[in-house]
Amino acid sequence: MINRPKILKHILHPWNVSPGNAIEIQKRLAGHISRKAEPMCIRSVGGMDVCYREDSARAAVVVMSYPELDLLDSAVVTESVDFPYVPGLLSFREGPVILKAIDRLNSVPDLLIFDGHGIAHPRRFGIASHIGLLLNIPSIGCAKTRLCGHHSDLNRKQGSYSFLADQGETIGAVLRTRADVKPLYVSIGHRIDLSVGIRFVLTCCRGYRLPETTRLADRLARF
DNA sequence: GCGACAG
DNA sequence: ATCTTGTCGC
Repeated sequence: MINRPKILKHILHPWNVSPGNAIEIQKRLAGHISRKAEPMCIRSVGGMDVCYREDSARAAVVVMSYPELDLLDSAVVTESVDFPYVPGLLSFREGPVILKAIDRLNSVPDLLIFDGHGIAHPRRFGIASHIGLLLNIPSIGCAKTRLCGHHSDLNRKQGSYSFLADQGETIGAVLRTRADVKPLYVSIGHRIDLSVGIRFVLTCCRGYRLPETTRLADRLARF
């Protein structure tokens, strides 16, 4: 049974654009992001990561059952990259190869967990929001470091968190996924709300700092 | 002008 | 992210 994701054709855009053009695209598409939870049954979660070597980028995407977290499917794609890394424009560098990898899956996950921010972004349109919107799949941003926003200190015990705020609005949460280690920056990607996203991330971490999907994808993408 | 800056 | 040197814990 093949069930490939369908990219939203009406909002598809070119990727080989100038940084200034990319910013305009982000501002336009940010208005399409839904920050609300939807009645949904999550039976599988997807995760992805990208590794680089010289001019090549390799994306790995995995699909795991939820909540068991057994591997169901995976895909790896390697191709050259042109767009440079620019803080705030990560999706224009990693988006193309990630979409190709997802397109090779035999089943579409019910939820996508990204290695990067969702709306915890200067224009509220990080890579988790961008790809989640194009594929119309609920998504969560899970970044290891901060891009923007501020927060108060949090306890060192697992599960504690504090909200990440920027320009007067809550854009995410800083979550202690494992006691006494650096917290994770969790934010809404698309079609989910923050509290639900936090719960999903916690149940995907199994005692580690990062979600199992991210850990496995990183392993598969390694050169 | 200066500091900050996902991967 | 990747590279690289040194240190620490299991």
